[in-house]
Amino acid sequence: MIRIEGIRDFDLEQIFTCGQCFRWEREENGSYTGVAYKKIVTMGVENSLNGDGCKTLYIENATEEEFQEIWKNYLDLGRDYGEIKHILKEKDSILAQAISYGEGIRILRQEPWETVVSFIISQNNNIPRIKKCIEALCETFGEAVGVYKGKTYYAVPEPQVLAQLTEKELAPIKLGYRAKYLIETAKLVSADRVNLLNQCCDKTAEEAYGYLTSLNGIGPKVAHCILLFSMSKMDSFPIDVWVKRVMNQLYGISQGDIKAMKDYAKANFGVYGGIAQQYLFYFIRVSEEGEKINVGTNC
DNA sequence: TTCCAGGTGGCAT
DNA sequence: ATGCCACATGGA
Repeated sequence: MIRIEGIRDFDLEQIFTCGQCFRWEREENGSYTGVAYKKIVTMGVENSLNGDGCKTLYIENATEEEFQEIWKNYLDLGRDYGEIKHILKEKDSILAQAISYGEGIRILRQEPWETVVSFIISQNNNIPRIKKCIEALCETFGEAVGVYKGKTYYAVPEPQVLAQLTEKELAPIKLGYRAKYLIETAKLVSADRVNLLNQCCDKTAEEAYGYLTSLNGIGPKVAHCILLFSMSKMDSFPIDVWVKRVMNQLYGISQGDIKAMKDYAKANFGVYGGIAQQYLFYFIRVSEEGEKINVGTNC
């Protein structure tokens, strides 16, 4: 177990339930257990003893070296979200309200392949079922990475594993029509000797977007989720049904005008468009006010 | 029963 | 370049 003091702008519940990741499980005491980079850990937060408003993050089953190499980056702890929130609040009073519901959100830096798999499955699907599909996929075809507190944990199956499967073999996972996309994309990625997917992190957002959308089952929305949630392309602004609702109900942009939404985000949220999007997404799906907006669109 | 969910590919204009 | 629409699955 390691401890990291002086943590700000950080809420595990918000980080892990805001729709960017699907595999972290809440424990009874409010900590979260999950697998990333083939490591199994439990993370929890305690209030700081010296009353400075900071928190202490603890990670069970991790070493100091693993924190420096994996988890610091994974949790985006090098970025000052306080400063970003300040900038976004100044610009936009609507967004300021959304931010107040998700003060502790951070954008993770997940593994690209896991994010590709997750968001191919996410399309035209709902979050509880996305989670079930991914978990079934990992338990059935993923490598067992270890037994932790009496439970076996599995990694997301590698591209070369999924590339070998037939649609019939994937049928028990109940991916529906997305099974075909997943197999096809796994074939493309596993056949790519230079591993363009992992190189995307070091490329421009435009180059990475071009590669991602060349894969099967990845269009504009899924590509932007991958850019944002695994490659730290913070200006990526994924537009799904919820964001459409927000942009329509709160900003008065007509429902179908995706281009106007993109333009608005670029002009007003700029390089932090993706972070702004995530506050808005969390706000509409979790808060009372967001619930009203949601209900309102159905009338 | 019908509608909906972190949409995309294919095909017709 | 833009506009439809089929595509599986399960919960409300």
